[in-house]
Amino acid sequence: MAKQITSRAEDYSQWYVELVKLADLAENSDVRGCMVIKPYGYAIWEKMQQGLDQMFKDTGHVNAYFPLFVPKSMFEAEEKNAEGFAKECAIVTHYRLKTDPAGNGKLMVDPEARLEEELVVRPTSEAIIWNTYKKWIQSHRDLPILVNQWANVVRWEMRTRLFLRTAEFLWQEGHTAHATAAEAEKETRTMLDVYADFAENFMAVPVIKGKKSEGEKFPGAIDTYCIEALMQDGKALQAGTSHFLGQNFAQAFDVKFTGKDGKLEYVWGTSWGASTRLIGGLIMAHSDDDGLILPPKLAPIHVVIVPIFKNDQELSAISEVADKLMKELKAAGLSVKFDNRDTHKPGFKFAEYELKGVPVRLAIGPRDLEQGTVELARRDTREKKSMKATDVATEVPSLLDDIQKNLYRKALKFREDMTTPVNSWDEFKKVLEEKGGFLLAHWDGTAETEAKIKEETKATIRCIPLDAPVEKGKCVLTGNPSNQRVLFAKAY
RNA sequence: CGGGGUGUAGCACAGCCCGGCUAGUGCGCUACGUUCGGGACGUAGAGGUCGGAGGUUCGAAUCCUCUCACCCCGACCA
Repeated sequence: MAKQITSRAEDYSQWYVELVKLADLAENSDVRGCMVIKPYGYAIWEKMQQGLDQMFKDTGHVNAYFPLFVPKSMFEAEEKNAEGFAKECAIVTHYRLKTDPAGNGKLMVDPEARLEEELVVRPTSEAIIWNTYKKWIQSHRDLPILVNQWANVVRWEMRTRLFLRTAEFLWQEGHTAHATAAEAEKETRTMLDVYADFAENFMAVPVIKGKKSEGEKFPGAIDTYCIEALMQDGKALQAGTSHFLGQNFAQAFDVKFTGKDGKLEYVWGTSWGASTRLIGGLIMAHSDDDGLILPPKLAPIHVVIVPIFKNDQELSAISEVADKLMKELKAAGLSVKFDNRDTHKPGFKFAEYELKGVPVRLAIGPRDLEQGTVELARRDTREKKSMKATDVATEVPSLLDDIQKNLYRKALKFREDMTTPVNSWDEFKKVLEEKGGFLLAHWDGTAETEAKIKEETKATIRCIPLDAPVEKGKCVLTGNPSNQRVLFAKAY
């Protein structure tokens, strides 16, 4: 036993960090606050991109790319948005280095090369995009514009955690423009549904759809919708957001169109995004003390084949069987890896692929050759069974399906167990402290109460659930009347 | 930006308080051999500006000054 991960019970965040590193997903770089996403971690991101991108295309969106830099004057045009991000912007002030005249062989910023106007490194792209949309839109015939971009953004975070919060991260941001408020609102909700669909069907993570409170919403938006997922430590993670921007950005950037009636009106907008943070959520939702557990739909490798052999003769005999299985499984659309390294023992490989969360493992040894069998092991339940080699190609696809469903079921049950309606302030504090998870509580709807709860307990309103039933009640803190329960939790 | 901490081999660390010969340990790495159905073992090896600069001293990883970087805890956040 060489690599042992800190258990979740012992120290959840330590477990997370070690897992990310040991599973080869990412590491801290020598650049402050920035991470290196390693090939295996990036492969998961590519799977996420493929899934989301297809869903965006299916809902009528197209991809484009906008600049990394935003001139300060453009950035500040929408005041609330600019203010909201001001504290965490990286700014380019110079465009040239020169040799240090001190003769130390070093470079220095050339003071002569100061930019006329500073460039903000985008923390999000509304500004440059709405500046561009102004040129694209004159008539209702130019609408809607349904554009998405896959990009990196920079937010100068004080404290960073791999995938969950880094100074630079990868994401997609959709930016749409519409002729009517109703259409933009519909788009906002459509994309929220896309995110929820993705989270549940690809990530196997159940989410709660809701609206953000005034205090938690995106600066510059009229309404912010989100999906909230629950991690195994009982903390919430926002997994995607969709904003109804109203005419805020259209007004700030003077984007108007002529309607069918000939009248000039400001354009209605939305924006929506999901980031590499999803990878963090994926890890924290399913994985265990032995390593990652990946849902088949996002696993870079579906099946790994581990040969058990003493010598070259055995290996080549096993390879024949393995090659045949690989062909069959690949034909079924699966990604398969045959690990025929002779530098590591089977036990080492078993542990390694468990660490990396490969959903299905096939082991083939001399005994299997004699009997025409393979040993099949599934990562999620750790079950092992022997089966006929000829059945593999038909059984594995449905097994993967079952794993995908099982992970979702398990996560859903966990969330249900960890969602607690509370009716008094004492109960609120007690449940939050002792159990954690989601708390459903009445709230009087004021920012003051929200802030006070946050200050006293660290719990925030994750969202006002969309499907919450109307229910008369009293605010858990103030006792003032309330019409529905909202979702509270400590959050990442 | 406050408060704490750490920089010694690819990684994790010991040594520092109380200065002393050639700077260690584990993992990893290289070669060879034996192993191989749950993280193998043996033997032999390679690998270091002790974060950087300056100072004290016969002598500094160790003491002093300065400096840089990173990590953790808080306030802020996808």
